[in-house]
Amino acid sequence: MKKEIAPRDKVFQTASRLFYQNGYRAVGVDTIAAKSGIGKMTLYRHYPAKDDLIVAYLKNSDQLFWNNFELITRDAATACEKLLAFFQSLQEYVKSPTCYGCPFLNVATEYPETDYPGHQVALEHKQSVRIRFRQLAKEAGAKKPDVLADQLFLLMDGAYMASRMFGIKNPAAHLAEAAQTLIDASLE
Amino acid sequence: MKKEIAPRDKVFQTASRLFYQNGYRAVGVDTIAAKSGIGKMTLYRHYPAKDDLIVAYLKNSDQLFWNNFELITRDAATACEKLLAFFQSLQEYVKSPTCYGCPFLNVATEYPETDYPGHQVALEHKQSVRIRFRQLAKEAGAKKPDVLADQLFLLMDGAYMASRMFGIKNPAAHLAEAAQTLIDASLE
DNA sequence: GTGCTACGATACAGACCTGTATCGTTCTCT
DNA sequence: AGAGAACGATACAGGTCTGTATCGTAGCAC
Repeated sequence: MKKEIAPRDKVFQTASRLFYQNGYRAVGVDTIAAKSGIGKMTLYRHYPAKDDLIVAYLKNSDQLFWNNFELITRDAATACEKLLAFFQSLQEYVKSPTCYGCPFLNVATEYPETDYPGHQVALEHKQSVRIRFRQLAKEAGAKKPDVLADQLFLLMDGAYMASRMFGIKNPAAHLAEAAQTLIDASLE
Repeated sequence: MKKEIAPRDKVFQTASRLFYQNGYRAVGVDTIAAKSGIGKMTLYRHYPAKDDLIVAYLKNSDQLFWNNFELITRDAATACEKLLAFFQSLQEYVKSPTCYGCPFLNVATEYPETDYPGHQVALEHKQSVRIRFRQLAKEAGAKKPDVLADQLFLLMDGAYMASRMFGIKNPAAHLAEAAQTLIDASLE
């Protein structure tokens, strides 16, 4: 009864890790297959093209993001506390060694063409976050919820990039405090 | 008396534009040479490796950044106004069609290894900006200048990434207002 | 004129990349 | 037991990338 991981999942996990850590263009399918310990043809049987693997990784990242978002904000009573809980969680995350920035910002940087499939998924994800922020800002009673949402959005992505640029010792140590300040200013 | 551009400069200008718009890995030396209208060997005579061209572009970008920073903040009387002037200028820039994000964030994303020459230059640049922000935050009379500086830093990079991700219609329209809020909160 | 240097154009070497083809094996289902 | 699907390994095709080598030419100093 050894725990066996299906080849498809193994490929996906390895590709996810390599894409996230090393970048999309820098990682080749040969490397993914080799590090997965599976054959190249098996990889291509499940993912007909590298782009499919990239898109699959991004869509899964989107899923994980929202699962985590729901988990993090579940116990917060108010919309204001939900936003804060998210930024506190993010602040913790970006100073952990498992953080290599944001998969969506990374893919948008490596593939700037907006019609690239990966960029599309990234755009949709970020747009969803924006909208969620707006909902919460509205619920929280912000005077200009759209403005607050976008300002928080900038903070979030700035924190992600700080992590990728600087590693663990990055300037995002006071992220949550900044979010708090912006929220407070938007309420009064 | 036709204005002649030296081949070296032509290569540099073309490479700069292509790197910034399309990314570092996506642009090959053949493309740079072809679009410059010069021979490949001429390119390699002036820049022995592609990485040299990348580093040259980044160092020049650093120079341009500080020249612009000085220009923008020159007429501001106080440190607080200098910071605000910078963020107002940045807000204008990131919504212009000539903005493709931040060359330094881009290179750090495409080459995550911190020992890569381009990543090194990017780190030094960002560190310099951080330090400059701290100086200004201190001069402005912030209670915790280091905290304010890093918070503003996150806003800046978030705005750059918003531009690269969304293009002209990005969430950085209220960047300066956010900077103002953070500064105000840090003074009182 | 005569070297000399910078240059453009082109071909090339070697590596790497994506994606395909082939073959033998192992596992599962019946 | 036997058929068929999934798999691992490997070789390969065609393209692209970085960097080098070669050749002919145009401008410039002396």
